[in-house]
Amino acid sequence: MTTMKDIAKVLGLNESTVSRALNNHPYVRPETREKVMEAARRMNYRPNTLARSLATSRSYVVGLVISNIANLFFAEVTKGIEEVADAHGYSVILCDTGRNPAKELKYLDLLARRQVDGIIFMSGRLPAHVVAAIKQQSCPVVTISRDGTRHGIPTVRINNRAEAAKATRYLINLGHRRIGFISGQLDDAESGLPRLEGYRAALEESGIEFDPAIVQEGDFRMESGMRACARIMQAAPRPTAIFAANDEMAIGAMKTLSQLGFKVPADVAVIGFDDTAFATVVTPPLTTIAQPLRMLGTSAMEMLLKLMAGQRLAEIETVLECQLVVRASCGGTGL
Amino acid sequence: MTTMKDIAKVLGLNESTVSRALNNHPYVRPETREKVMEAARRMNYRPNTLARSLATSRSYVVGLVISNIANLFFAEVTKGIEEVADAHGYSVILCDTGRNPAKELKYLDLLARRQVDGIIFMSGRLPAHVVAAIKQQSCPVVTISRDGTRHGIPTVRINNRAEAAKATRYLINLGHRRIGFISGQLDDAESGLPRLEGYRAALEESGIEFDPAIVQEGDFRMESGMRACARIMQAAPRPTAIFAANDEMAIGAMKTLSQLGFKVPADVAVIGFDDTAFATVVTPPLTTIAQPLRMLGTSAMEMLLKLMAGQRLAEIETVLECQLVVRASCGGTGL
DNA sequence: ACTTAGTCTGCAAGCGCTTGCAGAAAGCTG
DNA sequence: CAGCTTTCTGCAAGCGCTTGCAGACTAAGT
Repeated sequence: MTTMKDIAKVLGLNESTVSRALNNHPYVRPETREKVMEAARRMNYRPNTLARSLATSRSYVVGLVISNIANLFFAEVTKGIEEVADAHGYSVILCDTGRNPAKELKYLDLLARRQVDGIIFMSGRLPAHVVAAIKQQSCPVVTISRDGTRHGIPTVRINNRAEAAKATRYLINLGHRRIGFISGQLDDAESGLPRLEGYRAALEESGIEFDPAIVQEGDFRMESGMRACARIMQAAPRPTAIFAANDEMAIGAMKTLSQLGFKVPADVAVIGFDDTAFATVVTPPLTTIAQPLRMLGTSAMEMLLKLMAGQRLAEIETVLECQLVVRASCGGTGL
Repeated sequence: MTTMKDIAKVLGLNESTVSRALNNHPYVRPETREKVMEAARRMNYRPNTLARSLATSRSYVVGLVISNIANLFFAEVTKGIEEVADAHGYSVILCDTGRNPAKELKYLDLLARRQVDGIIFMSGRLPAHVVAAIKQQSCPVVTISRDGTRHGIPTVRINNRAEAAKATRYLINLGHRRIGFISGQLDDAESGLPRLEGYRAALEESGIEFDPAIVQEGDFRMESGMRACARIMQAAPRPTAIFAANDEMAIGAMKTLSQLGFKVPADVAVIGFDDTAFATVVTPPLTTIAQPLRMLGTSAMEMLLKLMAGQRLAEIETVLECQLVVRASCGGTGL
């Protein structure tokens, strides 16, 4: 590998001049700069980022701590992050925790050792010890869809409560009065619980009474949606619509409905939440609340860029709006 | 940040002794080692990986160059890679090219500057200039599902031809004689073309004549599967089964079939290829050739580990076996 | 002609760590 | 106890780059 020293030696210059030439320092004579550039090209010079980082204390690397890259939801967000990171000269180190809290801590430590300039955290809850680990990082950290804000950690998220209400209201406006709900884990204060609250709030708004018999807890996975739906359909009177707290459970519900001989949307309307790629693949295509997945990533990375540049954030939290995407699973197009 | 020098100063030792103590060098007195460890803990010492890498010329970072992380296929492979990388102390830098050839080259260069110890390349074709860029890397490179082998680049892949034949044979054994095929891009010599060849080979084996009217080219995306299927179903006699070169196109085909009023599998059996998460989500669940996605990743990473350790590979290429996963889209369970 | 400001380059130290070499101390052997 | 090996620690150089400082030289202002 050729180094700056090599170039300097060949040209009879000092290493520091070479450095300045290569880095567009103003005070370097145009012809020496050109000579240096030319030599660099000719000698196939590639700057050693490690050395540079060591000298400047800027690595231009960010860490991404994520639950599961094989999950469409996270993969999509990751795409957004990588995109703007790259556009600004940053590389991203991928840390997949598999929801293992021990790994979350381990990765946080690892990233610190690797001298990353910033971290995006999107894995698991934020128990005290994780918050502590985040706080003691010497680089900025932003969380996505986590309750970071209450701990003073910059966050980008959606308003789960409001968006769930939006979905419910859509069904109500379609004429449904008996609406089942399949929730996520209710001990999940970030997306599980608030979506249920939004559902309840929308019902209340319209004077529809809440019936626990047609709300069932799931775990955001398809199978749990199937089971929950089966329980819900035993209630009398049966619901004419089902709102699932994410697409996978909605799809599970559709499967169960079809097994039970119900047609979607003719007999039962189904609406989901997230708008991952699954929503378009299933038949009928799923009407759903579209989280701006990609934008969750880009916004978080942009936030991080500001922080890494030493700027203060105008708002510690960015709340993104979701879009109701009407496909076929609820029939009519609504209002 | 506390450094080794700090620890050394506090304990009245030399930096080098601290280094050796921390790195389990044999020649260091147990009590000094213990003192160092204790001080490191107390002072909250975190080794600076960058500095270490600079001194040792080992970064313990690998680069992953990939087409699109938001694609389930790649995401799943990535998961496998990250898993074994982490287990061996390596971090992975994610490089999403979006199939942009310019970005492929850019990332290859970037990774070299970042002094990665190895690269896994899984993006686009391998035209001469990319091969050249790979060859001139000073670290080992392995490709996944690319025709790297012919250029002497270590590769892990599946036997697309044989696996496609397996799928076709399955349909034949189910009694189908009129089998449509939706191919990938035929200029894709790695997975597009060979799957068609496998299809043809299996037909020939059974003395079924190849009918171009019922094989249509797609581009591996759902919409292309829909269009291709529509064309295929115009042929007379109509096929009783369709083999699509990947799951997404198979699902597209199922959509079209259902629009045309055909039942799957009663009227037309459908089989896919890949076994991404889509296959289980769709109704009926898709029978498909399951690529060992995760293992493609783990094998590639293991291969890379060997190379990075300076070992020679017994085989420059690893060919993984696929599994036929029988679900409902072809009806019967076969033989 | 003389200061002053501005442009260009080199020197040297430093980023935080590793490692070969050498010397000191301790443990063996005969 | 001389001589040898083994264990332990320090010294110093080095990984490849950046950057403050100072000196040299040029251009300009009075």
